[in-house]
Amino acid sequence: MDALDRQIIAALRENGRATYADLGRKVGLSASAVHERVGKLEATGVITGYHAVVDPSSVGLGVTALISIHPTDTADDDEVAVALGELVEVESCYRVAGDESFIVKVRVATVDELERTLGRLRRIQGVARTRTTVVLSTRFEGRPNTAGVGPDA
Amino acid sequence: MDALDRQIIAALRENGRATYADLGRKVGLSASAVHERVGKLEATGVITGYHAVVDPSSVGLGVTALISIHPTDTADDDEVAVALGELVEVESCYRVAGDESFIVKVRVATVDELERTLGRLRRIQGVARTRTTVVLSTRFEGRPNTAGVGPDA
DNA sequence: GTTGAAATCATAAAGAC
DNA sequence: GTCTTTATGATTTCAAC
Repeated sequence: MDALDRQIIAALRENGRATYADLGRKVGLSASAVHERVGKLEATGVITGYHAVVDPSSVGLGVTALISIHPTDTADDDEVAVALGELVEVESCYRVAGDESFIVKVRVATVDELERTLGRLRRIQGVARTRTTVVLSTRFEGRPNTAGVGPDA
Repeated sequence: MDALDRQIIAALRENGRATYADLGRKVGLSASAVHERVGKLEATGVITGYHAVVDPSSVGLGVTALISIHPTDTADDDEVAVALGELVEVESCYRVAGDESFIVKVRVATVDELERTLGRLRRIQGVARTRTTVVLSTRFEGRPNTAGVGPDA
C-alpha cells in the first residue's frame, strides 16, 4: 500500500465506476498497472465492494431511524446480531460499548412500518428494550474520509 | 420506474461495477437499453453515485464512534451542520428528533484522535454537549435494503 | 426498445526497467 | 516485482431503425 494505492482508493471511493483507464490517467499509470493494483486491493480485503448509492425516498424508504438495543441480562450478543441481520429493514448494525449492546440504522417506508419493525426488534430473544431516534434529515452519509487515504498520507 | 428499473437498481447496489452488458443479461434487456435506463436513474437523482467500500482499518481508521450532539438554547442547526461537515472525520451526519439535534458517525485512527475530534465538536458554536458511543464491531453496514427495490415490489 | 458500428475499455501475455 | 506495451475480445456509446 503506497501513495498510488491510496490515490486509487480515494478515486474509487469518489467514483466506484471509474474505468481503469480513467484511474490510470489520474494517477499516472497504465490501465494494466491500475488493474493489477485494484485486483490486489480487492484480494487483500482493502476494497470490500462497490455499491450504487440510491436515494432512499426514491425507492420508497422515506423513514430512517437509529435504534439503540438494550440487552437482557442473559442475552447472547451473537444470536441477537444474527436476528438483527435477518430483518431487511436493518441497514447497519453496530455492536457498541455502553448501556446498549447494539445500535442499528433502519430504513422503512412509513412510521407505521417503523412501528412494526420495533415490534419485531423487541420480539428478538435477548432484546430487553429499544430506544428509537427518528432521523429528520440526512445531511450527509458515508462520506469518504480522506484522512487515511489521501495521496500524501 | 418500473420493475426492470428496480431490478437494475438492486443489481447495482449489489455490484456497483456491474457492466451494462451484465445487467442486460440479468434483466433481459440489451446493454443499450440498460445504459439508457441507468442514465435516466442517475439524471433523476434516484442513483446518486457509486462508491468503493474500503475496510476502514486497512486505511488507518480503526476507531468508529457514534456521537450525539446536544444543541445550546440559541443554536442554529444549519450552522452546526455546516461546521460538522467541515470535519473530515465525520462520515455521516443525521439531523434527528429528540433531545439531541444531530447524531454523527466519526471514524478516526486512534482513541487519542477521537478525543481530539470530541474537542473540535464541542468547540462548534451551538454545541452544548456530546455523548459518545464507541463502536466495538460493525456487524454490517450500508446493506442494500431490498424492501423497496425488489423485482416484485 | 433493438440492432449495428466505432471508440473505448478490460484483460492477459509479453518483455523492459 | 512492478510497469509498459501489445493484442484480442468485450463493453460502451451513439447512431439509425
